[in-house]
Amino acid sequence: MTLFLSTHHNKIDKKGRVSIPASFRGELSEESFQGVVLFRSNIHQCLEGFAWSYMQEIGKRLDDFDLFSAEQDDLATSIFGTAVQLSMDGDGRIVLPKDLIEFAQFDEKATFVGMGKKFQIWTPESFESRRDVARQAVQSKGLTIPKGAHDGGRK
Amino acid sequence: MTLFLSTHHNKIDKKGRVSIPASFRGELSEESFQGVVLFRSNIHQCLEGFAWSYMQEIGKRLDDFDLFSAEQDDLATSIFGTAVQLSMDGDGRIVLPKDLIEFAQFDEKATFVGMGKKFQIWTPESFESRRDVARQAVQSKGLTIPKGAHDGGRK
DNA sequence: ATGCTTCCCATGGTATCCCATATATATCCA
DNA sequence: TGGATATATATGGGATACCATGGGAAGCAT
Repeated sequence: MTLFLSTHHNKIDKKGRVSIPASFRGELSEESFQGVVLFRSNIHQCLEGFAWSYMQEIGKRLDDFDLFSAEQDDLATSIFGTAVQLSMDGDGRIVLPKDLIEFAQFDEKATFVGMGKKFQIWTPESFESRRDVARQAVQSKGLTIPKGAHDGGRK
Repeated sequence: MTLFLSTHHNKIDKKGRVSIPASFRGELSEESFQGVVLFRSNIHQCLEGFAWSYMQEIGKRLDDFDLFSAEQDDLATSIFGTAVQLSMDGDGRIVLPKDLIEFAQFDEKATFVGMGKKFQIWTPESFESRRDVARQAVQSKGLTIPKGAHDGGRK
């Protein structure tokens, strides 16, 4: 089971390349496609990513919607339409597309944040504040992780 | 499994030719027919397309309607009636028929939007707003991808 | 022929591959 | 224990292959 953990700060070179943290690569090593899928977060000004196999999983679930329904269309547009499949080079790097760099406002450093089966990529500064906000929220709302068959609860 | 992903902006030359994005071609490479099927979208002012083999899938789903029902008739007309089969040239381009260019109001740029098993083609401007609307809808309606084996309503 | 379409090749820009270097971590041996 | 050597990771740069695009030549119908 893939579990992305911890945070890593890596540099984005002038070609737009950035190394996937080695521990993340370890989680990806058994994937048939050596790379990741990235897309714009719906709620934050950051990128989200996961393994290719997870994208296929999503694809299968979307099949269950009516092919031409409005829901299917909305979901497919916002998920598949904004996602990109990025393969790693021999050294474990990916190239970030220009529009995604712009969206997340990357300068020269990218912060990889492990979040279990997905991960996020922030600018170091914005993640700094994001972490504080998140910790605050967990404290004040007393958030916990539900126990059994869990489906995200909120939705 | 075919999965069209991401968005690509390609140019339509004066001959009406446009390149199928390379990643889309990759998904199509195993198809017996090297090309795509295009037709007018029922809900948007854009084109929809997919691999020839997927046309069969559509056919099967249509079979589930009563053969002489009004719905079957409407769907069959709007999908099969307006669909065109376009083969790629040696460089991975197709020629857009004039009536489809007119329908989607293409100028000189076409935006290919991956949506899993199918894709859409928009003008860059109209897709810009379409993407925002879709994201809004996903957020406000709280649309999510069902978790397990899901029966997306009609079967 | 004329107009339209399909095929083929040329080009420029970009992304991909490959190798070099530096820094950090781990390993080994005295 | 200390020091030296190996291994892994992150980063930089150059060579190459691929892709999008334009234009011309060849086929086909009217």
